Amino acid sequence: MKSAIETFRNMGHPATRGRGEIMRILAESPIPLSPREIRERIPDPKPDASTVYRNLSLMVSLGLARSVALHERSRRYEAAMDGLHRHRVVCRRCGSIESFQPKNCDLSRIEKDIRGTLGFDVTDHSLEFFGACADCEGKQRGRR
Amino acid sequence: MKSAIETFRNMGHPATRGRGEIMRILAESPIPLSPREIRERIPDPKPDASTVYRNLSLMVSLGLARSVALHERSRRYEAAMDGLHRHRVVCRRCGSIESFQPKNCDLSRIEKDIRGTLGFDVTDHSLEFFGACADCEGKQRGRR
DNA sequence: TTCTAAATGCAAATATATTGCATCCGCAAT
DNA sequence: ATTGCGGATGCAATATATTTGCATTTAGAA
Repeated sequence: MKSAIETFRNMGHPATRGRGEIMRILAESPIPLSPREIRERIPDPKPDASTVYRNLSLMVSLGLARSVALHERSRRYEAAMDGLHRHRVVCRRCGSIESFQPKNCDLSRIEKDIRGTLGFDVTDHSLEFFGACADCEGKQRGRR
Repeated sequence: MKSAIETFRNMGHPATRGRGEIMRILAESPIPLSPREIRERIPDPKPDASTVYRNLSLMVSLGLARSVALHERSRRYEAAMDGLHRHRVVCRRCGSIESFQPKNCDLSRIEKDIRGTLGFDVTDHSLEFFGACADCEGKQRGRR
């Protein structure tokens, strides 16, 4: 995706190969990735891990990426495409992750409620679901 | 809270001082705490950090505690009181955390949707809101 | 082509979490 | 109250994740 590189330039940050690769990898992945996974997918010569971390932080602060917390040891990152936002569905059994595009993510009532009750201005939210994926559900049933 | 200790015993796990302290601290805290914060609040002699980690894992698997992911470096934990569940509101500016009891946390439609679309059996979810707290909002306004 | 600010690699530091093992302790049976 | 056993703990070592300082390199403007 070339526009990502443009975005870097427009914001006064040099475009480097590493940055382009990270953007591409995030854009192509259906699930959020950890810094380690991202680096693994960059073809050699790979940038140093610290560079990956630094760029992910930069990308988050530029609004190009978002971090996703799935109760794991490390954070994951996803491309922040426009306003489009997805929720995550995580299988507690096999650890598989799926992304879910809510038909009508109506949390606006709750957000309004929060503003009213706490005077807190909500800018975004993070919603993850946990349970058993179709495969694991199947196994479980079958075993009974 | 004595019942927590009972719960341990009933589930075949010896009640120790450390376990009691962790339960008490989580039950008393209005916000989820990191393992480090929990340990700091245990009066001397403090259990070893590894013991705190081990017990938190145990408590999660026994359903006595839940982990909360707030996009930080470490996970936080909260007491899992009955079915009662709270959402978190985090200020991106000052980092303050508030708990929010949703009036009617109606995610059941979304969960049903997930089952229908992915065949995924949702057992629980995690919902966090981010933005600016009343204090920081005020400062920001004042500055204009 | 030249220059400069910013990015990178590398190594070290720090934070977080996990594990092996010897010892200790809760608790149930005596 | 005493005893015995299995699980819990402390401690040290290790693994993993993330951050930082600094010398060197590079992108992009002049």
